[in-house]
Amino acid sequence: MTSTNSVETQAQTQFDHPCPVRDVLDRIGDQWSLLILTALTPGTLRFNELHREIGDISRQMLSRTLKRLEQDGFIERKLYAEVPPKVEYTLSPLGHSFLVPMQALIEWADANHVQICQSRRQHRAQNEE
Amino acid sequence: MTSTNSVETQAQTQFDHPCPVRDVLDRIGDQWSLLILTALTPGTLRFNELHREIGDISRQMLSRTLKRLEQDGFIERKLYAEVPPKVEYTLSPLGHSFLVPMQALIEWADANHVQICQSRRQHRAQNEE
DNA sequence: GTACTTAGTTACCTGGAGGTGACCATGACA
DNA sequence: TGTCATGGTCACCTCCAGGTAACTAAGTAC
Repeated sequence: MTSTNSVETQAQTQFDHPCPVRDVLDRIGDQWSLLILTALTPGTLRFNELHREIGDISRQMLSRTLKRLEQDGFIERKLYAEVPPKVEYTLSPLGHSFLVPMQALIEWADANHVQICQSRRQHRAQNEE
Repeated sequence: MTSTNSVETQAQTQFDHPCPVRDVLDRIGDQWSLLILTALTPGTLRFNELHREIGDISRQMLSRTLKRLEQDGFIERKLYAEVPPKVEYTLSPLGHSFLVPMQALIEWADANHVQICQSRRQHRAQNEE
């Protein structure tokens, strides 16, 4: 984990990333990736449509995140040779399959969020007295 | 999302966090939380045992992360009135239940990591030429 | 000629995650 | 007397995710 750059590079070319879960979570655990994927679940969207849909993302982060998601194979990008440019983003089969286990996690979060918040309130109350 | 501090505070006291999934992912999506939870799956561990188990975490981050996980109710902390101090960390029922949907995600990651890495390599190759 | 559109890119800035090393109190042991 | 172990905390530093604002190229409408 704590490694020099050369070792890091070597490890990445050999195994790309030592721990699959950590790798996936690193990508998906950011502020926007999951939001973008779920926004694309109903179907194809263009860049500005995504931008409007998500609302509070900057165009820079949208661009960056889309690029990473495309590189990792979660989404597909189709560029039309028109002016003004038209670009369509679609979930790939990999992206769809990812949302299946993710859905279970989303349901867990919905079901247990109240309990988590209660727990937080309790601990806050204990620290305040 | 983009909000002043006062509005943020108000929202948190009212609903604690607007989006459950985002809230959970914010906590669990960091570098260490999931690693700690899985390290605790087999059973109770003490602070330094966890530190040794995970290996490359700093004591400060271990302490901080454990505190957050305890506040959110994922783990339980038991302090023994001994000298030198003895503290035991255990997965709570909530923590255990969380690992169920998480397990599905871990399996997905294991199964599809190769494909993700291939996709990355392809895109890297395309950009290099 | 001027403004609008699309899909980005670029430079610059900030906050927070995470690391490092020193420090604390207490008792056991040599 | 000093050293070790435990479970932390504190001050300080670095790096990067993410935001903002300005800019681009080409066509269309006024």
